[in-house]
Amino acid sequence: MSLKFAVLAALHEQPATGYDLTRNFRTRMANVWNASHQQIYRELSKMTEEGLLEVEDVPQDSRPDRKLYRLSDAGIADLANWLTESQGRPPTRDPLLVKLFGGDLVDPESLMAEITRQRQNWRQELDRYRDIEAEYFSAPEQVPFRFRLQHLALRKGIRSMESNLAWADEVVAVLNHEIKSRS
Amino acid sequence: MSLKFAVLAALHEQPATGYDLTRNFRTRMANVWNASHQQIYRELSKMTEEGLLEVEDVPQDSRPDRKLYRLSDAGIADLANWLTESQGRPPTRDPLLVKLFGGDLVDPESLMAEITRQRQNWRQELDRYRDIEAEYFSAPEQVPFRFRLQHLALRKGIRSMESNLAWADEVVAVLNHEIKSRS
DNA sequence: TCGCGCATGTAAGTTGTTACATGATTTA
DNA sequence: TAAATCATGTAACAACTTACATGCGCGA
Repeated sequence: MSLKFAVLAALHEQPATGYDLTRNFRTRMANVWNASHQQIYRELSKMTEEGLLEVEDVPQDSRPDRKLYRLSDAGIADLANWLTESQGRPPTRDPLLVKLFGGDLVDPESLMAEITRQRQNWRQELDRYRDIEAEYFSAPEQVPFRFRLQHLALRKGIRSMESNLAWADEVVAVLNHEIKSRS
Repeated sequence: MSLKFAVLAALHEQPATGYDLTRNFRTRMANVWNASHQQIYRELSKMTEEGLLEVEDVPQDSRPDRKLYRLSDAGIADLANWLTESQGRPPTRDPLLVKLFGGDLVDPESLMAEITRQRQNWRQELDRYRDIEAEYFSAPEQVPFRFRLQHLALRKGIRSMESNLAWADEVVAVLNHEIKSRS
């Protein structure tokens, strides 16, 4: 239900094509909302039919035309209305933690390999977020309220990666302890 | 695809009914995997057909019989095999952060109400996790490896709630600043 | 020349949510 | 006596994933 609102919120920031949205969801909004291009194109068509979006065709040479989407008045109203409703927490589904629940079926070295891989991944993601922060939000006091809110969204991503990394260290310590005690 | 493995991992710990699994996913494993009872019953039937689980009928008076599920050898093999595959990160989809991206359409007081509500929610969840930790994992050195891994899963939940709460304070500060500057 | 970025989609299948359905027992 | 817990499911729908499909331009 809320891919719709993620799209509305993204287009509220500025008009964009399906391709732009796909890129944004994968990069700048990676810690906010995840969606594949297939999902996005489908949703854009549907929302346009429902009158929430307006499309502008931007012809290009030797490439498919860009379809630039922007919010209609109905779209803005729908988004504003949704913003007043209180949201539940998103469900948690973490395969890595599932692994821990069955982890005694494999050797600790195998778990170590996995946590190491994930840690690298989180590290990279954190670096990416920090780059975005440095580039767009380096002077938070001087920035309009709208961007401060976006900055806060990014801050959640940063904190969450930091938390993951600290946890990874805890896991590594336990695994090392176990590996030593077995040898 | 991995509800299947969440179920296998949960049943690997101990045999259980659909009802038990539903309760566990909602409480003790809340930070690991989320699933409704409808999904769980459907999956249990399917997995039994596929030969991954065995069912034992436990008759009861004046209540539907309990169906106690346990892993078959094929189920254990399937789980063990999955554990060696490296897992991707779960996708992020957070309506609260979407709200921040459209947040300039509503007044900051409304956002404040929402973040306050969420903060309470996180606070309760954190308390719950800490209770579980105190009850089951208070002497980590003396506990078998299997339980230490479960404890680590819980630790991730604890850290993540702590991180959310710290972030909430950051949000509240920004919103307060904005509310003052507007009045 | 091979892969990546740009730019759009369709189709099939899996997973997850919401609504409906039943009924006894325990607790406040 | 009303609500929560125990205990199981079915059906319809919505959301998400994976595979397939096309084709140009640019840089290594």
